[in-house]
Amino acid sequence: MTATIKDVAARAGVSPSTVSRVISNHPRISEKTKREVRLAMEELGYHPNMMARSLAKKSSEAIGVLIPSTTEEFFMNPFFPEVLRGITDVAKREGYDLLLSTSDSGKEDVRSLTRMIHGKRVDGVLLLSSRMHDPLMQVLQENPFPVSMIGRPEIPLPIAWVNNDNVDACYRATRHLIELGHQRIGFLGGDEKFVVTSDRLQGYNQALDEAGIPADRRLMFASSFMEQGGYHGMTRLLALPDRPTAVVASDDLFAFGAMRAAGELGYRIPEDIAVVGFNNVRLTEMSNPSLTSVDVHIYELGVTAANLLIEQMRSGEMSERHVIVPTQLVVRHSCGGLG
Amino acid sequence: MTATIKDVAARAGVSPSTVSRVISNHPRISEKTKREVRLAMEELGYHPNMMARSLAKKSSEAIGVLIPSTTEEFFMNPFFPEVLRGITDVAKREGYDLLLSTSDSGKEDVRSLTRMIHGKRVDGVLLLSSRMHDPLMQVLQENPFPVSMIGRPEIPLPIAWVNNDNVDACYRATRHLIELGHQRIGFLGGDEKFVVTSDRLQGYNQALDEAGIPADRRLMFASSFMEQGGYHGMTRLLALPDRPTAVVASDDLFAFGAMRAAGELGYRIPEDIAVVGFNNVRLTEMSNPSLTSVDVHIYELGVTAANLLIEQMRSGEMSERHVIVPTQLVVRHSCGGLG
DNA sequence: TTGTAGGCGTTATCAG
DNA sequence: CTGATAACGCCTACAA
Repeated sequence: MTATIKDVAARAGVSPSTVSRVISNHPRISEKTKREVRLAMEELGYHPNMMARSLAKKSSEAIGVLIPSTTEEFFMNPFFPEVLRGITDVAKREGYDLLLSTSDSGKEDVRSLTRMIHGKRVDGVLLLSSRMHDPLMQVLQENPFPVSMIGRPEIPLPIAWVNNDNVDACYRATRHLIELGHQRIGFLGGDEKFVVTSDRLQGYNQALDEAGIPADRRLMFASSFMEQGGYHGMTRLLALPDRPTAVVASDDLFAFGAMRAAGELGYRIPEDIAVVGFNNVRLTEMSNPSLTSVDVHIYELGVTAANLLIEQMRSGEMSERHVIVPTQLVVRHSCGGLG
Repeated sequence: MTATIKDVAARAGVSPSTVSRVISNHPRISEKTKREVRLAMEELGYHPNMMARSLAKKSSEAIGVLIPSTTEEFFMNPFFPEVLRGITDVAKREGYDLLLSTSDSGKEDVRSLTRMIHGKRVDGVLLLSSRMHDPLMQVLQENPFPVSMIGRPEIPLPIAWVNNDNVDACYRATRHLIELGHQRIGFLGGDEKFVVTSDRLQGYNQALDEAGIPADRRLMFASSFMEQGGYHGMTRLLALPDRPTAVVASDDLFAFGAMRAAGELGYRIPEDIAVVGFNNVRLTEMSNPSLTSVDVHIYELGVTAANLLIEQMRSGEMSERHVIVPTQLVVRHSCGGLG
């Protein structure tokens, strides 16, 4: 079958431990044997068995990526590949493999996490989003394990995370609309169970409040379906007797859906209704009109989360550092006022 | 530290092998001990160490996903999440974990593949695309190992794969344009090193040929950058003295870039220039005008590839089955003639 | 139905 | 600088 470390040892006329040392670049080993061992490895087509190595070293050199349970929508969102790109870039650079969790429902999520943690299949876990009352959080509290998450835990928890200041970001987005003269502003949010949604809603309310605009529940719409949700939400907003003249969408996909709905109903953007989105995905530049959006720097979120995690895996110490990635409003044509 | 199988055994008053049998649902084991062992596992918070299990069973219950070397563009393309969704759905159902390769350059690709294969880290490998003269193919020929690929190998090779009939698909797309009266038709293709590109180009040429339209090299444009490439390609096509009146784009992203270029230069779609794309990603419905596109059923490609792979891992026999997923042209507004 | 013993391929410790 | 030897945690004949 495939060659083992013993075969290499035999062929090179040394002991298995010596071969092992060559593999791991042990400093005190003669150039001569090093060469001979390398030759033997080459000749036999030897490759170390990672499983055996992991077992012995008690570390898998892999990091687990836990995808939130609403898999389907999550995959569809350009956010996912972009954050994954950030993660893989770091993982590659640092020599870690990536294990994607294939969980599904909420229950599965927990099982998947515990399996990863206790199963020693990975050395650390990356959480791609956080929900309200997230059962995963309890698991994390009970098991000290390298973890890093994108988004913030709903309640303070001693784990590492990266996030944007979503309250502030949405405050500024809303404020932008107010400054352009809008008074009736709608909010199209994602699933209410995500922390990010509630944070953005808070920023929205804060801006309205500060401007002395009364909150109106009928103007706030939440859905767990992105583009569809935006479409549906916008349709309802436009059907109101006192329809909004502007809309904050907590995801670009919502914004696109909203724009599509507005267009089909004969409203023009930005003349009849202004729209601002979140994430600044590539499409924002290409849509017609181009979409004003809050850049949350997805790639950087991924990179930072991965770094935060690897740091812990290397040091062996859990960290509760958190990093806030700054956001910026990228003004395009969907809100007018651009001259 | 964390509980092992021995701890459970001790606590339940049985031997480790009995515990092992309970874990793997061995048939001949009394209900009573089964209960007791389960209880002990519960109390100790026991979870099997996957590495040890893999080492002993010589199987990792994981499948490796090899992402083509042009990582960045690949991540950006909606093709990626969609095919990954198909793969994860199957993997989840069948109880396999997914290991993402983090290779990069061409050389890295090969290393990544050999590491996966020989490192016993995965039980099978999924190749997400195939290039001309692909060095991976040689590796696969030398090492019998469960493999399944999306796309077809350039030269016949005894491995399992799923593909569309890209020649025929592009033939029909081009034919569609010809039937609408177009005579000068451009082709915007992906990187020439991908087999899929050359197949589609062939279908394009075939349709032209059949219609007695002479091929014109100046009308064919290839780029490895998707949206950008489409934009650039279209710009050049429109600058020709005898510009085309229609364009076949071998990827929807190309088509979007092309449409953007046309729009900026003041051309209307479809009146001035018709466009047909490939993949039928969600955006095709939303763009303005909506994009006529060939649906290649990405999700199904992923599902099929995964099934083909798992079949081999289970049976222990390499297969060289191949499946052709049918395509269909979805006619929208970017080519006119829709009434 | 259950226990014993050896092995899966590496690494780590301790001598030499 | 190198070699035994004992883990690492689990599985699987072979016995009982």
